[in-house]
Amino acid sequence: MLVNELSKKTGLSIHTIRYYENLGLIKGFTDEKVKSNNYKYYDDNVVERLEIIIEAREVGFTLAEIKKILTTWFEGTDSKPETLELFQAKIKEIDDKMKYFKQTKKLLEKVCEKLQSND
Amino acid sequence: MLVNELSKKTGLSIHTIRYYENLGLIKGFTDEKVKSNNYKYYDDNVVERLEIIIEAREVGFTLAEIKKILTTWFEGTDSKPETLELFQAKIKEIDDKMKYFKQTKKLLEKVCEKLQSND
DNA sequence: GTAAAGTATAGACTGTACTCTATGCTTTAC
DNA sequence: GTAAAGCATAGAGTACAGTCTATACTTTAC
Repeated sequence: MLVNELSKKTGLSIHTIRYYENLGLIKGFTDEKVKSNNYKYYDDNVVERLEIIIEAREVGFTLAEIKKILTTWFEGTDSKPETLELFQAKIKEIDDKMKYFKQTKKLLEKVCEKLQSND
Repeated sequence: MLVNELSKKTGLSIHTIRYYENLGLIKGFTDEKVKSNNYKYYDDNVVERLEIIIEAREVGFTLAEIKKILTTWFEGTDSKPETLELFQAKIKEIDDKMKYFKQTKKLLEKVCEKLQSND
């Protein structure tokens, strides 16, 4: 598929997709047989990668961190012990954040109650 | 307490504290009796506010959103129905994010397994 | 065969949240 | 009483993650 279709499938803007491609988070390929243009084609694995990026982004990972995760997961390289440590630290970070989430949710619920009782 | 002590108690830098004060997230008061300087004093409720800010920030709320939460919670003003709706939407957002967190955690755990089995 | 829509690249611009620097005054320690 | 440390304000600088604009070429639709 071309960038337009990829954009529609993932909900990301074409600009953002190109930005991610420039950062090396995804990669399209140009059809060697077509020489009149250099349009890039993307397959379904790119959709999958972008969905993972969206998830991880929501969780607060930086794009640099996400790149590392994708590289390890899909390319299987980068298997140094530091990478393992990085990811284990990230799992701990997620657990910590979950705690914050529960606290903030509680606070927000209290704020809502307060707002409703004041009416 | 002065800004230095506040910084130590919360772990935020003095710069960040002043930045938050400029945005109106917290407020110190100057001692009317002391006229030689305009040093700002902060009481324990400021520590509490900053701890809430840190929590909410971790959860991904913008400082503008956090300001709204604090205003509603502490000053009790701003009790329009839109505010209630905003917070209810935010609670839903947190629930959604929790889902992403669980998925990303699973992915990271798989990545870690992969890394360990490859050794 | 021409206008509209799509694609690519490069670079400028924006918003958020800091973070740092410069300047100047005040307090504290020796 | 002087040097070092602390405080305040203003404004510049940085990092991240987009987002937009300009330019130019290509494809598609009529």
